[in-house]
Amino acid sequence: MVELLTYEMDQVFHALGDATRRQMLRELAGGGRTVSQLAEPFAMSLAAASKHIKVLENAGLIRREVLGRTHICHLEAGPLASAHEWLGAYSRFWTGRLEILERLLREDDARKSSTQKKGDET
Amino acid sequence: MVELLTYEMDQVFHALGDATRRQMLRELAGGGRTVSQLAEPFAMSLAAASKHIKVLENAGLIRREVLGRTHICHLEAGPLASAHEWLGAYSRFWTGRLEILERLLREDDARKSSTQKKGDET
DNA sequence: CGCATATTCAACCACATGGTTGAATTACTT
DNA sequence: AAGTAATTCAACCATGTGGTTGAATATGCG
Repeated sequence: MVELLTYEMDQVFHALGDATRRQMLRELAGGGRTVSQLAEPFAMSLAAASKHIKVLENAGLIRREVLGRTHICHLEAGPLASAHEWLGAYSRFWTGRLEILERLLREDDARKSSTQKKGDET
Repeated sequence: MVELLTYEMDQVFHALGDATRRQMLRELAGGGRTVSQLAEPFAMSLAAASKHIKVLENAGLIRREVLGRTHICHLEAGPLASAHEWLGAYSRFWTGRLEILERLLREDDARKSSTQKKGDET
């Protein structure tokens, strides 16, 4: 897996720090889309959407295929993999604690369920 | 695992979009640190570092424990787990393709190695 | 209590961001 | 060739960002 340079990681996380751009990536997970198709769901100008697409492209998250005047955008998952790997280095901090939390929540649910049953019987 | 709201995800990815803040998180993976300790490795004012720490705190990535005038910061991995999970949804896009890429690179390396050997022998 | 330490705050600065509008560019259709 | 479609560009705007400096605040020490 290609490891990203620091500024490339800046760009990837920055690109992901906007809901519009994350939604565009979700859309692209369903296959290639034109610029206009990507822009369509958003209440903003085409120029604004085009700017977002440029940010994603600069971060290496999408690649565009130009067919005449139509630009088809495709997801490029490599940088997502790098970001995922970077975050994965912290997995030991959430694996254990979340297991503990989930167990506590399950126990709490069981206790509540038992109490509610008693309540129902009253 | 707690799923973050959209704006919380904005904050998490935004916080990660800066090399200074990512480095601070790496430091915190080694245990609690004071504000001054976190600031020390950076060529910037304490106030600037303090701002970064505030961004991480607002994103829920760190928690601070105030002991008198000393603020001890601790890593909070929950939001990292959420971001990791968000990225994981795209894993099918990099798993297959990266395997193909790695295999091609390995074959390329083998070929080059063989060619170099012949060159050496000349 | 005075001094020192740890840290944040406020104001400032230069630049970046995310939106708009109208124009420009590239390409397709009739 | 004219009109249309797809998209980007440039200039603008309001706001945010990331840094600085000096002051303010909270707390500890001798």
